[in-house]
Amino acid sequence: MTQPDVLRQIGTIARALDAISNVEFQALALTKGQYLYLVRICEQPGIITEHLAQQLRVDRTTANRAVQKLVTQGLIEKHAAKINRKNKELFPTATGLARYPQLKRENTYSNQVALADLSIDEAHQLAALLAKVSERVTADWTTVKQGGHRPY
Amino acid sequence: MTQPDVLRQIGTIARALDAISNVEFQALALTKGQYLYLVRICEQPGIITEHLAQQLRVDRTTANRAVQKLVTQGLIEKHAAKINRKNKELFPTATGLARYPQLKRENTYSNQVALADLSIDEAHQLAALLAKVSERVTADWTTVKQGGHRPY
DNA sequence: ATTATTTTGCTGTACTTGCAATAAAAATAT
DNA sequence: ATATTTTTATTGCAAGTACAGCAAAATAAT
Repeated sequence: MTQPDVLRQIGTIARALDAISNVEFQALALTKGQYLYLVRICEQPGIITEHLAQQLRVDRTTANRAVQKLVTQGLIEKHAAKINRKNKELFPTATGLARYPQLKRENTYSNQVALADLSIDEAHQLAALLAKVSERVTADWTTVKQGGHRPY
Repeated sequence: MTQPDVLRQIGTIARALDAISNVEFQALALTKGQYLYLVRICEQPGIITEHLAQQLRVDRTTANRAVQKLVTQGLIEKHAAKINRKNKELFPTATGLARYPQLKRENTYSNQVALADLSIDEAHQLAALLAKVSERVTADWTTVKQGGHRPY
């Protein structure tokens, strides 16, 4: 009874879901990956790019460029924080916020599809197991992103 | 008792794991994503690019370019199939095959880290649940990639 | 057998991704 | 208070990703 592989499964599922979203959101004039950022900014108005990158587990510079593009497209706005002028807080514009329901609907649908063959109980088990996996993997991600080495 | 979100969890975990692998495989002179293809070609010598793309849930052209680069780097070779001259079968070179144990070791370690807080039983449950998720998501991926629309 | 369709490989173009490096503001240390 | 370190934003490269579209071989249909 050895440990089964879950890495590959997680990778393929994630790529498939991301590809689906990217294709479908072309109808909303969103290019690859943009939906990720827009959704989070709508849900957490005032968030800064750095925290967005950490949440999404994306490179800081990648997040920065994605955010810049959303600004250019008029979907979000940057406002220098009052207390901390270094921080630029991100807020959806009216246009950006108008996209949110559509993004959410698609995401909810994909989630339903993903869980279609699972009972409600199994779905909650899966979520709980993934939470544990996420914690461990995130710790290593932080280490490696900061230049640390892993022992293997 | 509603359906919990698993999409985001899966996405963040996948990005974190991919980022870790990409950073660590820089030491093997592999650039972003290359490890994915090399590992599979080592494990399934003779596979064609099209099937590789389908397995990985990656765009055909992306897989093609990744494969081309592995050839240029001398890590794999393309051979026209005897029975079907259209198909180009992929094989690792001696150099490519020599990298495999290192790739495998890293992957195994990451998998161990991911499953560190799970019992063996839970790990198998997770794998089983992911298999079900994968099946459903893949079906939609195929549909959407072929230009189909989903009802939502 | 001939035509139509599917499969596979490939290229042009446009975009995203991310490492390295810089600057500036803020937080911490002395 | 001043110096040091951390945090955040940003840009210059260099590379991956993927849609659209083409060509050739193979398969299916008639």
